[in-house]
Amino acid sequence: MKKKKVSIYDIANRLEISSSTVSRALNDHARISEKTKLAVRRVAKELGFEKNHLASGLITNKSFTISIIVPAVNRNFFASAITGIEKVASENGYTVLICQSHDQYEREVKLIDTLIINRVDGIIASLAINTEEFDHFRKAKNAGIPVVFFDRVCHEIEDTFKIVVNDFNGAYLATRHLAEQGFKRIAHIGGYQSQNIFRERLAGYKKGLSEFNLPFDEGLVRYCALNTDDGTKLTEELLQLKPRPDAIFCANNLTAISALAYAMDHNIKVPEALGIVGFSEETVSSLLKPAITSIRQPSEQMGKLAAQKLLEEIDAESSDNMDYTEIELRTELIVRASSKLE
Amino acid sequence: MKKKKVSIYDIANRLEISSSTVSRALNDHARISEKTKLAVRRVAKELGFEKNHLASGLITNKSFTISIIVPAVNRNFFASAITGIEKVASENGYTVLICQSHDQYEREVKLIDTLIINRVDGIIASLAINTEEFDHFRKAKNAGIPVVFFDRVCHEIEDTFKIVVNDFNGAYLATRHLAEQGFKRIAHIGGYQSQNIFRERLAGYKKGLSEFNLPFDEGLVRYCALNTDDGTKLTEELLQLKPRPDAIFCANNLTAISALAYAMDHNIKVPEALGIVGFSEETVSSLLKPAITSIRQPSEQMGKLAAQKLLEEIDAESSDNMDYTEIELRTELIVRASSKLE
DNA sequence: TTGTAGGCGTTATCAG
DNA sequence: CTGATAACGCCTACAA
Repeated sequence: MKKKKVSIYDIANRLEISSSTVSRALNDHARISEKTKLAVRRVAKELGFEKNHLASGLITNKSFTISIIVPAVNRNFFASAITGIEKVASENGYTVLICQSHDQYEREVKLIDTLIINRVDGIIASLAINTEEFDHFRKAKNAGIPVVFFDRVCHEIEDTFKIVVNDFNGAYLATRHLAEQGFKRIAHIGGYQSQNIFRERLAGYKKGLSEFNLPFDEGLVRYCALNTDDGTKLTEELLQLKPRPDAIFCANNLTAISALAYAMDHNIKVPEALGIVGFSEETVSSLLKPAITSIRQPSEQMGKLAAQKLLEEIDAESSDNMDYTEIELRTELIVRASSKLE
Repeated sequence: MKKKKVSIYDIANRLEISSSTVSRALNDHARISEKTKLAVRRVAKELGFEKNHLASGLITNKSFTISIIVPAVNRNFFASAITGIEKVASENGYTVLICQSHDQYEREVKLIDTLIINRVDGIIASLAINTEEFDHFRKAKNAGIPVVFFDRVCHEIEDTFKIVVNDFNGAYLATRHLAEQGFKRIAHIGGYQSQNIFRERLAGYKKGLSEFNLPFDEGLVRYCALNTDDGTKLTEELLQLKPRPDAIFCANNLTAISALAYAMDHNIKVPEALGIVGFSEETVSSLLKPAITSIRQPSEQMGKLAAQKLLEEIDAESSDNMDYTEIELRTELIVRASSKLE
């Protein structure tokens, strides 16, 4: 079915030189004359030569492929992180393998196995929401595959780069903003506390409350997988409490969108009767009526950084002199109509 | 940096048999005794053997990798098509390489080159919006890599599978629905006519109009890249016409969302003063207020079919007996508040 | 049923 | 600066 490919031998024969010279010329080796390099490149182009990465990978033990594992590609945050990663990777001649865990730990484990078998050169991951064991990542590291975490990171493995935002501060900014607007009973729809970032967001929320002398009430807090179904259900729960919360800080934007939808369905005016703030923008956040106030994350930048750190680690001779300090980026509060009282 | 891997030789040595026997045992070759197979598998597991796909790919000329090229992964339609493809692929032992063209022809061309070089076994693609030349896909086919198109397909290349929905009928259903609701001046925000599916959607729109004796007015039609910016800008243009259109049929859902946002910003009541129907659902379509009437596509099903057809073609000895009939799936009109007059 | 030997396309090593 | 030769890890005639 597949066609025969031209190999370096074909080039060598044509020029009556050895295949090693061709190989070296193609790889821009230092001690090959410019003349032969030029000749080799010309003939390579003429013949339509394309290097067989399988063969070179076999001997160099490199695949020039890195992989990304994210919960789902159709969330704005992950999609733009991927875009950032792709940019850095392709600039450096790497191909990117995108995988979705669909927020399932089991699937994440399987994916890692596949990646190890496929000899990827490195892995960039944001954890599934129910991942609490990390042996699969340790296995990858033991197989010599560097791992970089971003967003939902794993602190249990020390010798990896981690790219995060200041989740604590973001949540604090969001809550403080609601308090400043005069909201008094601010509820929180958070992510499962297994993930560190959602613990941080909860902590930031608490700090925001306490700064305005608002009591922290565990009854006003819910934890979930942060999808739209959860968002709708938990908003309903919260809004049936008596007295009713007058604002909700959501740990992501899908739940914020669901909360908004629920409120409008039930004639609860946003923001007058219910202030809403989300975390992490979706494409539509600014298009909704009212538009949703959100904490914006530098998602593409995070992706770029993660890729840079990963390539750095791949190129390193040993991991001894790596500085695995966690890298923390800043978030930004984007105030929109869903939280703004006159 | 990377650790040494255990090879079939290690297994062979341990069992004092030859490496070929090990290879055959691992591949479940017919003429190997059950006893040795079991022994080999046991030792393989003990030693933590993982087959090197690079090496076997080098000789079998297969990578067990297929690739998807879509305009963008963060659109619901593409994300769920990808999910469908992933399911079928992983069931059959294939790894999936997801690539984004970002709706740029040039990038699509480069991606194909990368994929050819990386020896993927097959490609599933939905075209970038400005793709009008197809030599890059012919190049892939000439390199022996089967290509399957879905959604935005290429009719210029005959010998490929194509998975589409009945775009004409979907657009017709949408327009008819608006006409039935009593809308008289129905505008259309369409995709660039370079893509066949957008020509079909325009044609379906025309049929819907003519069936209700509504005149087709070129002035009520706009063509664009169907992103949110375009949607906002063109909605503005359309709504400044005198007399104003009283409904818009959008060729995708991002533009429908933008149109809704624009209308609400300008106190134009939806659906009373402006009916809106979109094509292809986004996650939020049903959560918006009013929720957006849409044409639903069987996106995951399309992905599965595309993957099945691709694997079929990969496994085929020759392409002579392939039946490249275009496969057309049905769409469904989901009526919601954005178009429903009492 | 199993072993031997050769080769897939590239790169590394060691000579020259 | 260039060439011969041996790897890389696996698969597959062919032979036994």
